[in-house]
Order: sequence, then structure tokens, then C-alpha cells
Amino acid sequence: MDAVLQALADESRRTVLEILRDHPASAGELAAALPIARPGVSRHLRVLREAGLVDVRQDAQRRIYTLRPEALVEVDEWLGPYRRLWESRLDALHTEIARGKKARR
Amino acid sequence: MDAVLQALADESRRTVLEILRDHPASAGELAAALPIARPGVSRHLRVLREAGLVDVRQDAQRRIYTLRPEALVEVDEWLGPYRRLWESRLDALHTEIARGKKARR
DNA sequence: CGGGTACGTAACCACTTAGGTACATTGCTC
DNA sequence: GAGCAATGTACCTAAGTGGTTACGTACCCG
Repeated sequence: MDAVLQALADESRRTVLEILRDHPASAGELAAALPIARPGVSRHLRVLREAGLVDVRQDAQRRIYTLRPEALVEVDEWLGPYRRLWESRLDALHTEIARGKKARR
Repeated sequence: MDAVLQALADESRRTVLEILRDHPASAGELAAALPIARPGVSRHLRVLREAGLVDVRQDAQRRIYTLRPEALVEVDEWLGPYRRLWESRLDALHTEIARGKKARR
């Protein structure tokens, strides 16, 4: 969990994920899509790899990265207890609005 | 979003949120629950405040912090497109398992 | 085998961050 | 107003992070 959130805290890494959400991509492709140089991207990819957010497969000289969305399940689960809270708040808000409408009649 | 994820990347700050999930707490209480000194906690709280994750209310000398779970809606929304992916993967896995069972008969 | 391609890693620098100690501030109480 | 309690801020230091350039390595192709 910690590794995943740590990885997500950097925008460049989130961008990588967004690209991989569409299709697998080589390290070079990803580097081309980011405003930083290749070695930096390489390190970003390492972080994502170690956090379990991506998989790599080798194709001759190229390394093809693919998304492993399962890793985000952890975040989703962490969110669970908070989700209940904000949902009940939203419910309260809706009730309030409904009451407001009634009162305004 | 960035501010929120940045805040969540630190474990101490997540711990603060977990405490506040149960009940509002003063800065002092939170400091007592963490392994770091009060000034550090104060700074963590500032990050959380600026990310919109907590609210503060003043009660004499004390500052009472309360959770603002709505801020996490952003994370939940960001997760959306990935959730679809991992859910479809899990579906595929279940299908695979079902097929395996059939084959083993 | 020589050369080009696609990566990753090492070394280095600038900047940020987390923690601690010391101090300032605010508000109650006597 | 003096004194104590609760908290935030300033300042310092150690450690981590992101970026770059230079270099090493594996692989295909002629």
C-alpha cells in the first residue's frame, strides 16, 4: 500500500499509468510522451514495477510495459471506510436540499 | 488531487486520518498517538488542511481537527477507470476458474 | 564481428522534505 | 497582569527525490 501511494504521488508516474491504461507501451514510447529524459522515465518505471503497478515483458531490445490494475485494489480497499463516511454525508446533504425545497414552497 | 495524493503518501498522515475517522481530536491528542514530536504533527496537520482532508475548529487554546472525507472523492474518481479494468480482469479469472472446474470433471 | 538501437544504471547536482529544538502566540485562570 | 496550557512557526540538519549526462549492456542486422 505504502509503495503504491508513494508511486501515485508523482504526476509523471500517474501519466505513465494513464498511457498504459490504453495500451501496453515500450519504455521509449513512454519517455517520448513525458517531458523528462529517458533515464528519469526508467526510474519512474522502476518505482511502478516495484509497487506492482506494471509488468514488463521483453521483446528483443524493447521492454514492453503493461498495466497491472489489480495493485490499485489496495487503494480501493483503503478507501472503503472513508467512502462510507462521505456517502452518508452526501446523503445528509441531499436530505437537507430536499428539506430546503419543501420549506421554500 | 495532487495535494491529496501527496498527503496520503506519508504514513503518519494516514494514521491521523484513521484516528479522525473515529472521532474529532485535538492536535495534542494526535501528537500523543504518533511517534513524532508535536511540531512535526502540527506540520502534518497543515498538509492535511491544505489538501482539504481535515477541518479545524478552535476551542479555547485547543484546535479540534475533524475529518473531511469528501476530499477523498477525488481519489475515488481517479480510481474509476482503473477499477473497471481490474474488475474485468477478475471476471476473466472467475471464468477461467469455472472453466477449469468443468475441464476437471 | 561491427554498428546501431533500446534500455537500464551510476554519478552528480539542485531542491524538497521530515524531523528536532527553540521560540512566539493565543487564551484561560487566578 | 502573571502564569500555565495548547499549538503553531522559524530555523537548522540529515536524508530523500527528480532531473541530467555519461556509460554499460543486450539484442538484431549487415
